[in-house]
Amino acid sequence: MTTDTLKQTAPENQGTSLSEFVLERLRGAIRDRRYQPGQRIREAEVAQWLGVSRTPVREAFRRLQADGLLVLTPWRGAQVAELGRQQVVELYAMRQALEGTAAGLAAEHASEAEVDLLFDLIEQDQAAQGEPNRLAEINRRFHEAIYGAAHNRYLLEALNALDDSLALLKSTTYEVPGRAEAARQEHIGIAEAIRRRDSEAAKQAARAHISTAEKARLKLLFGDD
Amino acid sequence: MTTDTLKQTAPENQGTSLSEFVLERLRGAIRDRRYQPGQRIREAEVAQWLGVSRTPVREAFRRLQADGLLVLTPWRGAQVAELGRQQVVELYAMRQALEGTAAGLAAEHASEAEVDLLFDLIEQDQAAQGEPNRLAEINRRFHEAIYGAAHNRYLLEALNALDDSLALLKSTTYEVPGRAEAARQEHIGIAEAIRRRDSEAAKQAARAHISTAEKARLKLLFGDD
DNA sequence: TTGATCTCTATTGTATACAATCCAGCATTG
DNA sequence: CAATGCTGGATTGTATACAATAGAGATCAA
Repeated sequence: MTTDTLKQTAPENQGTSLSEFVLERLRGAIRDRRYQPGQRIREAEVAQWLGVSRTPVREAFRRLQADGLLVLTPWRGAQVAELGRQQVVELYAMRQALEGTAAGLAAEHASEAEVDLLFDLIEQDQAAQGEPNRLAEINRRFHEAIYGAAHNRYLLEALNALDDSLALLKSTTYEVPGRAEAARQEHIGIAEAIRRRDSEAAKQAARAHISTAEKARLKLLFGDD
Repeated sequence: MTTDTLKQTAPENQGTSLSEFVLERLRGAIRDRRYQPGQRIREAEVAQWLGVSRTPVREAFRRLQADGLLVLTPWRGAQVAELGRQQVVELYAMRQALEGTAAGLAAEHASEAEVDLLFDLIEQDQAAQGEPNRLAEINRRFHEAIYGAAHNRYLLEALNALDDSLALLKSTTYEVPGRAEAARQEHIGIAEAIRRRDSEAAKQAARAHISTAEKARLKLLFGDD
């Protein structure tokens, strides 16, 4: 947990450009909320931070804008996107469709190894009870395993972008009592449908899973009943 | 059909920045295939073309890369993305999911005016028989009308990006004999399901529509049977 | 005091200068 | 003649200089 308040790890030019370096750093910073939603980000500040000029910073800003993580206003610069209630609802509707599709495709296309990975992760999840951060991490990897097993690069990209956007929301739904256990059961349902190669069941299970996650999230954020 | 080989319409700074201007121009040029898939695009060339410096051009490149229209290779620059067979298949799988979702949501959320617009477009389509370009344009507007009626900004963005990617493919499926008439019938089925507020039927009709479009496309591109 | 207008500074948008890298073509060599 | 290595020009990556704009605070009138 380096607070990296000072000098930054050198760009270590490994075939990639500074723009990419800045991009990944910023994405990470937004993802773990070191830059918070609504916060303004100044180009010069980031440039000094990472020891580069403004040019690669600006290019990274453009990509993050395209991903919906930054809002760029002409002459006023960048701020981290904020999600209102309506946007959260729309985001989850989208996610329900995409996760359902991914699970369905995974049931059709997953390799043996990919199915095994899903069950591995469920076991790891079991073993991490009571550790919200670890649970969240394992959950992320479970979902990414499904994305990969779908074998569709556009779907994969879209889902990753969606997950980044969801990182803009405060906290994790695992803070809701009992949510961790319920989520595990839902994961098992999805994984088993995929192992059975039952595409329709996998899709429905995934959609239901996202739907309950959405309810937990809305309750957490806006106190819905 | 201005060949605009010479000076470009001035940036006419209307509250927007040059980057945006360049972005839209490039997107348009790729969309109507003035830049063809695989073709390399040099920064200086575009800069001179539009009468700006390389800086806004580079920023536009980054956004187009994020949208999947350009491939940027470090130190080698930009080229228009090319889609192989596998990518076309994945693109259509994605589109089937998203169009299905959009039609389903439209059945739930469309206003009266939005439903009317769908039927208007079907009539215009009827009137444009035998004009492939006009048919393609009306087809595009029909689909965009559904995207809008779904009232989900993320879905809208994703579908527009997808359509841009499909513009990378040569020609239109309306060149397949009988495809125009079949497509119109399918459109009618979708629109009626939306008017009935039958979400599930709208979704299935839209998915089937994309599926037949995919078959026509694959036949056109690769001679599939 | 309050409200409006003005000015000045911080910040972004754009252009350009410079460095790093790639690649086509040539020379060299076996 | 083929293969390999070098070299110069073209092109991209990065830094910096300069222009344009917005917004905060000062100034002033009522």
